[in-house]
Amino acid sequence: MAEHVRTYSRTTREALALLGRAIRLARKQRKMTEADLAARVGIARSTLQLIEKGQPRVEIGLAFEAAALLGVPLFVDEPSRLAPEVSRLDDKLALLPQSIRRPRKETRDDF
Amino acid sequence: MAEHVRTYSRTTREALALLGRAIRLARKQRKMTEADLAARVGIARSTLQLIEKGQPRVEIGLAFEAAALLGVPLFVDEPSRLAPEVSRLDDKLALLPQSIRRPRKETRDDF
DNA sequence: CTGAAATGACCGATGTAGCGGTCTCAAAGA
DNA sequence: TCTTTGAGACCGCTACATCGGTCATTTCAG
Repeated sequence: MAEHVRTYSRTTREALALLGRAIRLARKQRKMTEADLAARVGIARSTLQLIEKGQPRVEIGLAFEAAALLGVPLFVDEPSRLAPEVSRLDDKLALLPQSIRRPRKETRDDF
Repeated sequence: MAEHVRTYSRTTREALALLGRAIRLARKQRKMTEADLAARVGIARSTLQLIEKGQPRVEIGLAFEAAALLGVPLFVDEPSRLAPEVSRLDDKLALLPQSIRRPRKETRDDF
């Protein structure tokens, strides 16, 4: 019952690699060892190694936490811009129907 | 031995919220239901719900995969810019020492 | 209006990620 | 040089995330 041979798109793999590299770079620029950073984030050193390697199966919260602690930008240049951006998306979401209706499932196969 | 009451920084929480909202918005703009997108990504609907809610403990690979499938930008405007950016960081990393040496652990507490 | 469908919430089983440990190797500092 | 220590790799245990259901509620299309 293994069957966890999940595949990831190229974009996902590269985005993960980028995040991992950014974390490693920021860590070294701040002269922190793996053990240092791991302790700061509150995770095991082995887990940090997986994050820096860009492994897909780490918890997103742990990876983001490491990035945030080092000042690696997450989606926006400045953390202070995150909240407004969330609000902006909420506004756009409010304009859309809350539940999406498939227009007609047999739009094409009803002949 | 539970004690997994992990805390996350404000930045992490907001970044997760932003990613989740962006995914939900993109999904609705493309008129896809939760079940649709989950099937496409190859995950359970319940997992997608956690991702859209911005839960910290989901696998980063699954969240990125959903975003990538919808065209939600991950760190760069265009997916094609990911690889060059990774290379750029690799170059910068090559200039730094491979192992970071704490200069002197008691830089501050040696008096 | 009305009912089919989408969403939100919840749950038990099970595969697995994180932990923390060890060992080896490399490299940086004295 | 030599030796300390950061980093890479691996491993077993355990808590927990994912899965895939169910049920209730909301909501849009006809």
